[in-house]
Order: sequence, then C-alpha cells, then structure tokens
Amino acid sequence: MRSEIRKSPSFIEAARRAQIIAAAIETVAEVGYAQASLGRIARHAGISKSVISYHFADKDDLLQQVVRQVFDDSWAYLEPLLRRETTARGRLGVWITAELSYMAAHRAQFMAMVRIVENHRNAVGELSFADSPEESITELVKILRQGQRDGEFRGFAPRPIAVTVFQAITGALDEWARDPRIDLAAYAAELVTAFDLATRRDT
Amino acid sequence: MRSEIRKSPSFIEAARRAQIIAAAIETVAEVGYAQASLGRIARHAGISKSVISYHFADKDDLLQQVVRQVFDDSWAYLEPLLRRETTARGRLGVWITAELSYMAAHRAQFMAMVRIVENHRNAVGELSFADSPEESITELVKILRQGQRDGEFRGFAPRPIAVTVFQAITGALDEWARDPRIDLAAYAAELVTAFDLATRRDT
Amino acid sequence: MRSEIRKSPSFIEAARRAQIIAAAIETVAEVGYAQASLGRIARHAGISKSVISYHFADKDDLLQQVVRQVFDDSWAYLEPLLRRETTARGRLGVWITAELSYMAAHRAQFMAMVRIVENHRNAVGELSFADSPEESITELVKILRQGQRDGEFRGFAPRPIAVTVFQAITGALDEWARDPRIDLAAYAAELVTAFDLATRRDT
Amino acid sequence: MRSEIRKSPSFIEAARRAQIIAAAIETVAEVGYAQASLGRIARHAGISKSVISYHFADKDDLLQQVVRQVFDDSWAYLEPLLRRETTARGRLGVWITAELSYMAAHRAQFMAMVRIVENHRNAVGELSFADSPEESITELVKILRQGQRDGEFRGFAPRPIAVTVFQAITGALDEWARDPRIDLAAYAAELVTAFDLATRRDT
DNA sequence: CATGAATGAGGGTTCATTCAT
DNA sequence: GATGAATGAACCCTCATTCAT
Repeated sequence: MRSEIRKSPSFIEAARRAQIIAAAIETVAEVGYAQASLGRIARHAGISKSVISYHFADKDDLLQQVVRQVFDDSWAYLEPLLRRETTARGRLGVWITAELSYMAAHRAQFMAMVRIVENHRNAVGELSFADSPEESITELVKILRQGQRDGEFRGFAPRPIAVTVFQAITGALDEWARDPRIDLAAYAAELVTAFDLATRRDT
Repeated sequence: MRSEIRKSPSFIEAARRAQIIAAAIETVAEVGYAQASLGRIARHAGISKSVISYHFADKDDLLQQVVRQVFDDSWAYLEPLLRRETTARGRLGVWITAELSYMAAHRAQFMAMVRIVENHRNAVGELSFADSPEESITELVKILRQGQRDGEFRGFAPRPIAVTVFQAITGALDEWARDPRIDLAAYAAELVTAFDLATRRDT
Repeated sequence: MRSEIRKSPSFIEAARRAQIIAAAIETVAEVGYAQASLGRIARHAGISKSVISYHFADKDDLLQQVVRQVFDDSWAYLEPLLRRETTARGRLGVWITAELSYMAAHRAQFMAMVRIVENHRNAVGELSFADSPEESITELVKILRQGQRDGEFRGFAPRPIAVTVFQAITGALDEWARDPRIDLAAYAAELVTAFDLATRRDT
Repeated sequence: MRSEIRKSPSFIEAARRAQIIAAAIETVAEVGYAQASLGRIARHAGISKSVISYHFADKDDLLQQVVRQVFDDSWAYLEPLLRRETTARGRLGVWITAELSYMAAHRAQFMAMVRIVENHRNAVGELSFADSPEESITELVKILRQGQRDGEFRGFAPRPIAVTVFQAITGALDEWARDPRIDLAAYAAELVTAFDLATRRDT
C-alpha cells in the first residue's frame, strides 16, 4: 500500500498528542493532580513546556482529552465483553473482573482519570468536561436495572449499588498502588462474590 | 478555680488553631484541594495569612492536623456506638449507618480529609502524615475478622471488603454532595443491606 | 503633633503604591506601552515583580491608577487657574499655557497617560477604565461653549476644536520629547495665538 | 506579452507581501499595536505564521513596510492634488480635506501607521525605521513656509502649526473611530476654517 | 515557496514562606 | 501573639523565531 509509505499529514501531530497524553497520565498518577504541572508533564515527556501548548489549547484541554481517552479505551475493551454476557449477573461479574484486570494493566490511566475528574468536580461550579466515572456509573445502573427486570436481582436501589461498585474498583486499584504484590485477581474474585451476594434475588 | 480566671496561655492558641483548622476544612470542601491555598483559607477565616504560619509549621502541618482532627472527632462519636454493639454484624451496620449519618452532618470534614489524604498519598513518595482512612479501614478489618471468628461472617478476605465499605461511604457522600436532596438514610439502609448480604454466613 | 510621629498604618502602603505608580509612568514613557512589562516596571523601581501584584490587583489596575492619578494631579493644578479667569478666551489661553507648562514638568506622566489610554482604547472593545483625555476634552468643550454663549467665540463646532487643542498639546510634548532643546513656552505661545485666531468672533 | 505568460518569480512574492501587509494593517487597526502578534496577523490573513517569516526578515521589517506603504499610498493620492493648488492657503485646505477624506476611506491604514510609529518611537533608542508622520509634517512645513514667503500667512512658527495640523487629523480619525456616525466632511470643514483663521495674514 | 513543528524567552499571576515591627 | 510587607519560585500561557521537510 502506497498510502502507508508516506506519513499522513497528522501523523506527527497524532504521535505527539498521544505522547503528551501518556506523559500527563503518568505524571498525574505518579505525583498527584495538584503537583501535575505542565512543566512536570513536559519534563516527563522529555519535551519543552511549550510543545504542550502547541498541541493543546490549554491545560484543561489536555486533561479533558486524558479523561476522554481513558474512558474510551476502557470502554472499547469492556463493551464487547459485556455484550457477550446475556445475564445481568454475568455482566456485573464481567464488569468487575474485566475492568479490574484491564485497569490493573492500565492503572495509571484509571487513577489519573479518577483524580482529574475528582479535582475538577469541585474546582469549578459546573463540571467543565466529560465526567467519565459518571458514564461508567450510568452503564452500571443499566445493568443493575436489567437484572431487576429479569428477576435476577433483588429490589435494591440501583444507583447506590452502582456507585459502590465503581468505588470498590477505585479502592482496589488504590490498594494495589500501595502494594503491588497483592493479588488483584483474588481481590476481584472477592468483589464479584460480595456483589453477587449483595444483589442476587433471595431464593 | 485559678485556671479559669486567667486564661491559659494556650487557650487563645487552641482557639486560633481550631478556627484555622475549621477554615481549612471548609475551604478544601468548597473549592477543592488544589485550589485551597493558604490565602484562601485565611480569607475564609477572616484572618491574615501569616497567622497560619504562626500557628502551624507549614501547610503540610496544617493539613495533617485537619486529617488528624477529623478522624479523632469521628472516632469519638463512632467508638462508643460500636462498643455498644456486641455482634460483628451489628457493628458493621452501625459503622455504615452511624458513620454516614455523622458524616452527613460533617460532610465538609469528611470530604476534606479524604481529598487531602488522596492528594498527599501520591504527592510525596513516603506518606507524609497520619493516614486516617487507613485507620478506619484497619478498624473495619478488625470488625470483619471478629465476625469471621465468631461465625457470623463467611470466609471472605477482610481487607478488600473493609476498603469497599470505606469507599462506599465516600461514594455516598459524593452523591449527596452532587445532589443534597437524596435521602442519605435510605442510601445508608441500602448499603447496610448490601454489605449484610455480602458478608453473612450462608445458612 | 503626635500623630506625625507614628506612621499611619497605610503609610508604607501608600509610599509603595506611589513608588510603583511612578515607576510605571517612567517605564511607559521611556520604553513605550507595549514594552512596559511588570518585570520592567519592577526592575525600574528596584523591587521584585510580585511586590506589584501585592499592591495592585493586576496590571490593568496599576495602569488605571496611573491614568487616574495623572489626570487628578494635572486637574488639581489646572482647575484653580481656570477659575481665576473669567473669559472663555482667557481660559482657553490658560488651558494651553498652563497645561503645557505643567506637563512639561511632568512630561512622562502625560505621555504615559496618553499612551495607556490609546492602547487600551482599541485593545478591548469597551474602554475598560477612566478615560482621562476624554475628561479633558469634555472640559475644553465646556469652555468653548461658554465662549460662544458669551459672544467671545464664533460659531464653530466645539468638539472638533476641543479635540484639536488636546491633540496639539500631545503633539507639542512629542516634539519636546524628540528634542528637549525646543522652547516650549514659545511653542505654547504659538498655540495660544493660533487657537485664539481660530476661535474668536469676527469683528 | 511574455511576462504575462509565466508569472514573474516575484509576482507571487509581491502578492503575498501585499496580502500580509494588508492583514497587518487591519490587525493593528482592529486590536491595537500591543495585541497585534504575528500569529494574529497570520490568522487574519488565513495563512501560516511562518509565511510571514519567509517574506519578511522579522516583525520589525513587516511593520516598517506597513508604515512605508501607507505613506507612499497616501502621498501618491495627495501630491497631485497639492500640485494643482497654487496658493499655500489652497494647499493647506486641500491637505486637510483630502487627507482626511482619503484617510476616512483608509482609516485602518492611517491608524495602523500612527500606532506603529508611536509605539516604535520610544520602544527603541534610535528610531528604527522611516517615520512617515515626520515626512508628512516636513511637507506641511514646506507649505506653511511658502505661504509665509508669499505673504499669505502671518509670521507664526511653522513647525508647531504643522504638527498641530497633523495631530488634528489624527484626532479627527480617532473621533470617527469612536463614533462612525460623525460627519467627517463637516469636521474637515471646521478644521479648514480654523486653520485658515489661525494662519492667515491680518488684513 | 510554504508550512507544521518546536523552542526558549518572557508575559502576568499565584503561592507558601519569611521577617521586621 | 499577630500582621503587613516582601520575596522568589513556580504557575500557565503567548510570543517571535528557527528549521526540517
């Protein structure tokens, strides 16, 4: 293919953006949101500070893209797995297991996303950009509602449980960050069992 | 009493410190960790910026005391209630209900504490100061272990569940912050039921 | 007087503000509006850049105060002299002579004021702050109108002439800036004669 | 014509330069000297920033050419009209009227020129490039001197009056910029009358 | 000819901290 | 005890300019 020989005009651009986004993710994950200055991110990427300004409108723009990308990537992984499952119970289990295993492989992404959204949530009155955790919770609520409709789940309030599932995953990754030796698969199994018991219909 | 006639030299000191800590809590809760500068905290307290420097070694010192105080206060409330309960199940239920109702009345304190610890956790390599959430989790683990010893709870891994309980409370308060009209008592009841089902021994 | 012994609480503050304003005036006059950065102004004043930020809300605030102060000072000088005159013709002559001689002694002030207002005029849509040249022109219009009412002046349109008088003074100071050896008093006399002839009633 | 078949190598060059100069003029006129960055000028022209760097040595070079071109264009318009007049009085009147009517049709050009020269005058120690207002004033001085030699004008100092005439035109265009509804022709007539009275010989 | 990409310098501003009073 | 004043470092961002393509 000829078209693969010559670089697309936006190739360098896309590569740089990806590089910068990656550096932003790692920096936020490593030093925390408050310490993740553009200077630090640039140093992490081994580039000049103004390169970031060249490729992103401003810091918010960069962080927004970080959040967006992490969610999109994880959703691209998760969504087909969820579709493969037919039962709500299966989906909930897959969500926890798959999300956690995926995020374990992309821990920095997940934590960066959560930290950014968290800090932006109460930094400005209105949420300035896409709130991906919120989207995750909304999807979880759908699954829970489906399970209630289908008689798999008991009659709990879906949103609190959805929020708790999401928070449980955050907590797991926090634990794993503190001590990478912990067995995340076993941790995930514990969560699956716990939420299974917590949601299933009494029989 | 002599000691009541002339104010102890540390009385003003203590009052000022309390005032500053309160202002720090409210500021972090209102504008977020990253925006909570000493200037903002001082303005919130209606005092000069350097008063803070006078009473606290530095910003970290202040935040550390915030975290410490919030935990101490909440524990002072929670501990006797827990002691009143004899079963682990009872204690877990009280923990969720009481912590949530207490924190609902002191939401700013709780969120400030969580945000501070969160941002400090990965801001500096070594954890710079007392990690109160960690203390809470440790206490929760004790309760869970007790329940397993006493045959009330099934044989799950205690720490993941303890973490999840703590995270669930954080999530509940986040939800409540987003929309104060939600019924926190009902939310707490959902959590109690869910964790009861998730932890109890199969019969 | 005791009150003169201890400094007023705002004494240092006022002194610093005056010093900074003076430095701003000199910097704008020397290097032009566009080159008059806060850094340059601070260096000119022999202070740190952030001292300016401490005493003024932002750069606009500083420049606004410059404009305000120059106008107030010049008006304090000019106003009593104008009141002493009874005829419009006398007032117009005094305006030109006195303003020019005063401004000759405070050339930097005047040019700074004019440059600031000029650059702010089309930098932002609406004029962000007090437009002192406009106030001067308004006063001149009053004088011209008075002269027409009293039959001293012919029936010209007042505002164009007022604008021209103001612009003539600006031009004179520009000339003087280019070559300080020119005789400003003689220059003023030329202007007085010219505007006298240009405005007086035909007889 | 051969020369029309294949474009001269300097044709594109010339067109680009003209386009860039026009964009610079409009940008300075619209947003002010201080805000007229190369980026803004390029955006205004719909071209890349580095095109400017390709055709002009640096920013100063570009601005210099702007000033040069505006003066050349206006002088090409004004000069024949002046030559048509024989009397100094006639020439002065034509200068004011024609310059003002021409500049009204090319206001952006004039204001850009004035603003650039103004900001460059005291931006660098030595006047970095051709000062077109100065050339205008020199021409005006010639006219005034001629009138004095011919006995049309009284014995004023020519340069102050020349400066004032130039400044009057600037003021008129400023007024017109502030409020485009004002009648510039009437304004011009006022100025002609005023300067006529101010300069003519007593009889 | 043209340009996308990159850069270092400098812009204004905020910040935690120190110090004399 | 308390504070106004000052500072330098770091913040995000814009700029004119250079260079490889």
